[in-house]
Amino acid sequence: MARAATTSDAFNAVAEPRRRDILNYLAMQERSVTEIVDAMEIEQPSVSKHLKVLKGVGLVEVRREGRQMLYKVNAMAIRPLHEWTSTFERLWKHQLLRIKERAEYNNAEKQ
Amino acid sequence: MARAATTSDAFNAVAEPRRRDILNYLAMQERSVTEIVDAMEIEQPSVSKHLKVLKGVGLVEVRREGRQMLYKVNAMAIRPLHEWTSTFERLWKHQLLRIKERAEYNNAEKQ
DNA sequence: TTGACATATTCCTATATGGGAATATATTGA
DNA sequence: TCAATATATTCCCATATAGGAATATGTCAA
Repeated sequence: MARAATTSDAFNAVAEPRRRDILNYLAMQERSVTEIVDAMEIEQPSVSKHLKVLKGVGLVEVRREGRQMLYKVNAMAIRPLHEWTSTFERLWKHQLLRIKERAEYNNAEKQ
Repeated sequence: MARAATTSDAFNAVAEPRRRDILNYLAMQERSVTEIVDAMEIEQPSVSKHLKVLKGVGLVEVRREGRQMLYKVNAMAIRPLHEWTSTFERLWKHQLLRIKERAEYNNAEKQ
């Protein structure tokens, strides 16, 4: 078997840095393809392909307005990623606390 | 250019569902390779390969104990994912609020 | 030293990728 | 209808997979 398709889920879709760039840009507001092309430094066909992947997993939504296609983020589709990472939050907070405690201990010892 | 390597960053590493499974399992506690193999339903060589990828991006840490290799999660490496997704939290909360408002409006109209 | 156990590596292959280049499709205005 | 604008698709290719199979490496205990 090969790697899972980029369109198989949001995890695979956002693994590509340029697609995250596009999502970041769209987080501000709805944008046309040309606006995205101008903002990022990617060729138009590449942007269209990335948008197709993002749309395929529901990370963006589109509507036509004249000749333009206006894309916007569907933030709900990012929630599963957020929730998965959140299950580890307790762990890294604990880790940070221990680092802090050790620093304080070392500081106290010096005096 | 092809797809970025699975070892290029945490985003690419966790795109693979089995690697997320392994991380979920390790979240509870440090585990040997054999324990992971028994818990998941993956062949041992595959587990070792996945662990290599996870280690390559700092998502797990290893120590040897006798013949066993004990792996544990390095939760700090998951933080960048959490933080990236958090930038969209405002958006989906807003989205949920609008859904709720619409539901309440429709309810009121029925009466 | 040898055998058993634990883990890692190598070789193989089908598969999907992302970008570049060229082209196709869709919409508008004249 | 035609030209211009906006976007999408197709074809090409080098590349890196994930899993299966086989094998190598490392460590212990006797």
